Amino acid sequence: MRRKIECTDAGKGSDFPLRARTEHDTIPRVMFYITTAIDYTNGSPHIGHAYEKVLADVLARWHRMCGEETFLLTGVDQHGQKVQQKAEAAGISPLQFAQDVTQKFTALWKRLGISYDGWAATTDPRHELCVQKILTNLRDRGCLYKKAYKGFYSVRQEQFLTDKERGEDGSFGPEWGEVIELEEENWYFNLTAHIPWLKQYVTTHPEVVTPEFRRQDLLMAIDRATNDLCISRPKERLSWGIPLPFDPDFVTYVWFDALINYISFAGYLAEGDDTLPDFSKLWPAACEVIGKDILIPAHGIYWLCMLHAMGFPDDQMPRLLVHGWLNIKGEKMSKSLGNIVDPNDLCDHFGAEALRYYIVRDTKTGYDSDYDVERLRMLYNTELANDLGNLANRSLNMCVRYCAGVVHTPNGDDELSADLRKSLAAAEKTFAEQMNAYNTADALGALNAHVGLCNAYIEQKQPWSLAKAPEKAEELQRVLYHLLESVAHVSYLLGCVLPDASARLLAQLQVDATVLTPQTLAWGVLKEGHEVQAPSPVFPRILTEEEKAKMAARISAKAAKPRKS
RNA sequence: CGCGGGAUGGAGCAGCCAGGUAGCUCGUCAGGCUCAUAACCUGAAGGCCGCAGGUUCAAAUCCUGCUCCCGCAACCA
Repeated sequence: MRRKIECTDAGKGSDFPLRARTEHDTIPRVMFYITTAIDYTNGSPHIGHAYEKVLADVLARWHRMCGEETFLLTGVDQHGQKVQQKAEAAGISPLQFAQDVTQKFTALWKRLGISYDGWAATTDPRHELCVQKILTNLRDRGCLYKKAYKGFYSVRQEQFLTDKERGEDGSFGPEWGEVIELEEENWYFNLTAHIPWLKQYVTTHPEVVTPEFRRQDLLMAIDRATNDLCISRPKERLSWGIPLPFDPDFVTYVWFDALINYISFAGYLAEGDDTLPDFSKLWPAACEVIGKDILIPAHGIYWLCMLHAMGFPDDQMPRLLVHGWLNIKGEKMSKSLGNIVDPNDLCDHFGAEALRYYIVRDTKTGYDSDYDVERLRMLYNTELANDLGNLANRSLNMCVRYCAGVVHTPNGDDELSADLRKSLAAAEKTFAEQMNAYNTADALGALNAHVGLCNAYIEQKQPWSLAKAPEKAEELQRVLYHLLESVAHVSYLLGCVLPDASARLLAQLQVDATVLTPQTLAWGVLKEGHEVQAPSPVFPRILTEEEKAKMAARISAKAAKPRKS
């Protein structure tokens, strides 16, 4: 599943901000290692899954563009009770069930262009081996112990119940079915022993969680963490998991297993296995992208404490980037509400890149956002089709029509053109700053603002008028040059969000993106005599029947009105 | 008094931390242009900035109280 990523040394030694850093972040990293949550294979992927992977992919592609050696890890969490139950219901083995669902995820990631370098499937023998090594180490270090637990147990839900599951009258509700008292032995991780360290660490390292308000949530949650973590399940009631190496009657609790993927697939304790990366180059992860639901307790508490227990020092802790949810018209997306959105449907209707653009353009990273297919359509039609796509198309077309497709770079200047160059430089600076701060929405907004300026520049310069006056040839060339240079820069930077569209635009412009980097991107990509291709629309508008009818009406109304001479 | 987020022209948002003509995108209306994917450009209408007090020369912005909505509160991306 690994693929080779070409990296360049461009940008090294420059003062370009290579990644989001705070004044506290002084850890030298060899690579930009970015991970996503691994998806639980108990059901089909929905738009929430797609959101996280697209966000991570855009960030990964951005850092690759910047010349950083980048490694994007994503995958699937295949163990656990729900998978076992669903497999039983379907009459197939848990492995078969997990693999079937996994295929749905990998097919979607392929469709969405998720450029992962490593694939973390928790049934991978390399992962299982790593988990078992870690368990053994932790036991040797005295971090694990076996204890009997007695409590109320729901046979139907197959889980122990606590006081919070009790109704107002103190009894357990009917949704739990038969509730019995059960005593069971299990293995525990001495989580509470690490809580004082965690509290101190999170308090003194603001960069550990982005955005800041999520760190505050975590700090409060740490104070509520008063129990050790049960990390085993007796095989008699759950067999679908990684066996404890020192107690074959138990399998590993699914969260404990799953969290380890971030290091197991990065090559932790895998010396000699050349199918895995060099751990010392990857770790610590520069960015672990997770949803707000799994910050507490899984990542913010369990994961950091697990690493601490394994002996990772403070400067080897990963950074967590916590994203919000896509809600459906203000409501949570859930099966019971029947408002699940299938990303495949959106790809069918609008194309994968329209979905990618919408996801990173219309969500403020870290906060919840309302999913609205009409906004997806609107953003695609306005910003991509009408603004950028049309700008590229009209600019190229004029170059072909008026200058035989050849770019000329005349000397001399005027105020409007100078302003355009300043605007482009400012847009690129903002784009880089915002991307480095994970703020994809404002990064794209900056590019779009410059595109708007280019369209206004055309109206002011009226190249079609210049083309009619032979003595204005140089002015015309200057205008087209400024437009095409702008389109080239924007198309190039857009590559981390829309790799396919970017490539097609650059092909029409005849620009080789492999020699460009964001750090060295400067005015002058197009040289005197550069030749471009005739344009072909890259973002065809997507209209509903209603919109088409409306437009036809508008056109005929205009046609009926005589044009002033 | 559990914690947090939010309430700004028809819709979605920014502005609030460091008070001083209320801004952006979409939609609507009018005009312009014709190179272009009938796209683009310009202009206009539309808001007592949730409510009530307070501080101030001046409050969307600071303070107090209140109302309403939405999350979270240890297995939902």
